[in-house]
This record gives sequence, C-alpha cells and structure tokens, in this order.
Amino acid sequence: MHALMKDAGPPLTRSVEDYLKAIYHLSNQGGFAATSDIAAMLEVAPPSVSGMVKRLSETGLIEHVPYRGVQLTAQGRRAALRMIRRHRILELYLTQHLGYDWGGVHAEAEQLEHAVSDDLIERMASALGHPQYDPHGDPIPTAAGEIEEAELVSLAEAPVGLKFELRQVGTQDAARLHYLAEQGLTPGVLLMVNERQPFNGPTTIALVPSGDPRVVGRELAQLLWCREVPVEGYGAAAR
Amino acid sequence: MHALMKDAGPPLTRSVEDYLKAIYHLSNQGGFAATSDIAAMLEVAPPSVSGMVKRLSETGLIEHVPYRGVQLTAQGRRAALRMIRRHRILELYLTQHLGYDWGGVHAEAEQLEHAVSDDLIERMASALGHPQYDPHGDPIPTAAGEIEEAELVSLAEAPVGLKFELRQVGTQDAARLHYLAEQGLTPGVLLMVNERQPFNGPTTIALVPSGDPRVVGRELAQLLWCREVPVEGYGAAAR
DNA sequence: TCATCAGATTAGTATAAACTAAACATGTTC
DNA sequence: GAACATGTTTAGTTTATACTAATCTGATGA
Repeated sequence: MHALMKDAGPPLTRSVEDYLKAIYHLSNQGGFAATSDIAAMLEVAPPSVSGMVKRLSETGLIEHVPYRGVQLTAQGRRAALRMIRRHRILELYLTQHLGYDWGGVHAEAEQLEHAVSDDLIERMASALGHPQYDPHGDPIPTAAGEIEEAELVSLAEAPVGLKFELRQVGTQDAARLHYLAEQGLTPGVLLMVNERQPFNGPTTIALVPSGDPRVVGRELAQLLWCREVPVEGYGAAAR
Repeated sequence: MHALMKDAGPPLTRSVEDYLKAIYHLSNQGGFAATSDIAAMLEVAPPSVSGMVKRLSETGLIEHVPYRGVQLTAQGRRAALRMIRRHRILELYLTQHLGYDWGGVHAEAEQLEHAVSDDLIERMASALGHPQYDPHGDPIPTAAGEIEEAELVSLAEAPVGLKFELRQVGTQDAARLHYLAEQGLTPGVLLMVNERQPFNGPTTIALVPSGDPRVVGRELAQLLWCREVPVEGYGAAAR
C-alpha cells in the first residue's frame, strides 16, 4: 500500500503533470502525439508546447522527434499513469461518497489530482474497496503503474445481433454526458445491437434487461466503446 | 446554499492565499503583522514578503505601513476566512471520513485548501453536519465569512482545573519572551491550570502532554492569553 | 520540379514568485 | 545625541510558464 512507485528527482509541477497526461491520452495506440493536438487538449498556444517539450525531453520524460511528435519514455508513462490513477479514483470517490454527478466530477478531479498525496489516494481507494473501474468505465491503473488495456469496439461498428456492455464514453463534454445519462447510456449498461441503417445511419439498440429501445446517431455511437458479452452470460458489471 | 461569497476580480493565486492566511493569523488581535514574522511563517526570505506586500496592497487586499507592518482590508479578511474555512473543514473531513490522525491532516489540508471548489467544501460540510469546530477545537468560519472569535483569558484569570491552549503572548519585551520560551511557554502549547495562590500569587500549571510543572508569577501570567480546550482533547499541533 | 501551406519551431517578451546583496529606517544604548 | 543592531525595503537575477510574431520544414498538388 505504499512505496511501490519509486521516483527520483524533484517532484513534477502541475503543468508537467498535465502535459504528460495529455501525451498519454493522445499517443494511446503507441504512436506519436502531435504538438498541435497537445496544444488543443491543454488549451495553450503551440509554441508553449514546443517549449515544454524541450524541457521534458531534456528531463527524460518524453522523446521528441522534431516535426513528428512526442512519445512517453517508461519514466514518463509511469508518471502519466500515476496521474490517471489519481484522477479516476478521485472521480469515483466524489461520485460515490460526496454525491457528485457524472457531469461535474471531471473538473473537480482535474484540480485535485495535483494536490492530493499518494497516501490520501490510497485511503480513498481503500474506502472504495480497491475498485478497478472509474464512473465512466475506464480502468484504473494500479499503484504499481499497470493498466488493463481492454479491446473495445465503438457502438457505431458493433455487429448487429450481439450483446455488449458499455464500458467507456469517449468524451468529457458535459452536454453529451448529460444526454447519455438521461438515455440510460452509462458505463456498465448492457445492450443488444438490433439494427444499423446504411450510409452512416443510426444504430438501434435495446437495453438489457428492460428491453427499452434507443436510437443512437452515428456521432454519439462513435463515442460509446463497448465490449461484447456472451448472450446468455450474466452481465458482469464490476463496479 | 452557495454564492454567499461574492468575489470580483481574478482568482487569487496559491501564494496569495497563503500570505493572506498568514497575515490573518499574525494580526489576529487587530494589530499589524510584521514582514519578518510573515517570512518566518511562510518560510520565505523577507524581501520576498516585501515584494508580495507591495502587490497585495496595490490590489487592495491589505494595507501597508512601511516599516510597521500590514493589516488585512475587509476584502483581504474575507479571502483569508474563506481559506481558513476550507482548511478546517478539510481537516475535519479527512479525520472523520478517511481515518487521518492529528499528525497527518494539517499538511494534506494545506495542499487541498487551494485546489477544492467551494461546491466540494459545502458538500463536505454537509456530510459532516455543518460543524462549528475543527479537530483542534478552532471555530470554522461560515460560508458567509463570519467567525466566532474565541475569547481569550489571561492565565492569571484562567479557572483552576481546566485545560488551555496558549494562543498569544502580550509583550514584545525580549527578556520576558526569552524567559517564556525557555520555560516552553510558546503559543500553541497546551497546559492544565492546577492551582493559584491567593493575594495575586503565582499560578501553577502542568504542560500537556509532558506533565512538566511550571509556576508562573502574576505579572507574566497576565501576559499569557489562553483559549480553553475540551479536556478529552488530543495532542498539541500548532497552526 | 517547385510553389504553397499547415504545422512546428525559434526569438523575444511578460508575469508570478522566489532568491541574494546592498541600502535604508527605527529604536535602543551609551 | 551619535552609533549600532535589527529589521525592512530596493535592486537586480532566476525559474517556470505562458504569450505573439516571425521563421522554418515537410508534404502536397500544379
């Protein structure tokens, strides 16, 4: 419950932590994260990113190929996963113990993730029963820095006739999150894919077990990442 | 249940919040806070304080009399009390809901007080049943910025048999201050009043938790301003 | 092949906050 | 009342992080 993550060097600043997290998210499938994408995600100007990238690669947290992009080193990835663990545990704790709703947690966790101690995070994890998934269904990295990489299909491509569990929602946009929550489309929900109209048309699904139908347009369907579950199998919504 | 505290202007930085809190504590009895005391409390060099003082008085948060010290304006006091409310609610929440002990809470709250939203603080206050006192027995300011001013009693009048925290020493005289420090009678210390001899005689006390006895003559006892604390209380932690 | 353009980088500036070294006030001591 | 000690302020520098404006690169299309 402690000391599993070894760091040398000075503690990272708030900005550095944000950059590493952004780079992690942007280079998720092993590729490079582009300067302009980092700038957009952090809402700063591209030259600010160039400057930070220079310092981070001097520190050994990222590798930079000029005009190509950046990648995390092992050390940078470790630091990024630590922040993601903090963020997700905070979101879960605020949701479960302090009555936050789905839309509001993100901003609060975004601030707190830089301020809480490792000790506090582990206390929260304990109070939550050492959870594996956050309220959005995203996996929580372990204190040792491991994360479950799930293979997920977006609802826009999920084959008709199969049963899925909704695992992740690929946006932080409050309006979309609220709408999806209203529709009952929150992580953990089970659904059958009943029909998909051609030419990028909407997907028609039925919630399980209620059978309530929903029609989801392509834009939203692409945000809903699902995992197939065996049809007779009982839906294991670990939470 | 919110929006009771109206602010204009840009949000305060972390440092500014720390300075205001320090000035509040140092000028508690309505006087001035000295540059060097602020520097000592925040562990920065005196010139850093001079620089910050200049900016804060330009912003209207404090008033500065050169070579004398600073005082909070109404606006500065409001901001300081907001931080103190946050700090004390956090300490109480961490203690009651996450198993923190006395030693650990302060540092954690010191970080978090700058990062939590007003919303989160009010949720914690709610979860705690809108408490009036923090784990040290200090009063928690209301969201509207009111605080119960603990009335201090001089040790010369403190009732025998009760427990007190030494809060202020009412002299600048170096010889007296030095003697008191030698005796371990510095602000923050806890003590039991054991006996008082008649005809303006000395007061006999015991330091808590060591139990070391001290006999304090009337002249000095009149300089030692104390606040009563509940007897079952925990150990001492100065703030 | 080369002109063009989007995106990336460099150059130079600003702000918050700290520091050290040096100059300046105030109050105490002889 | 002059000299000194103590504490305060000014001056000048540093670091982190952002910005705008200007320049450079690499890929694309005529």
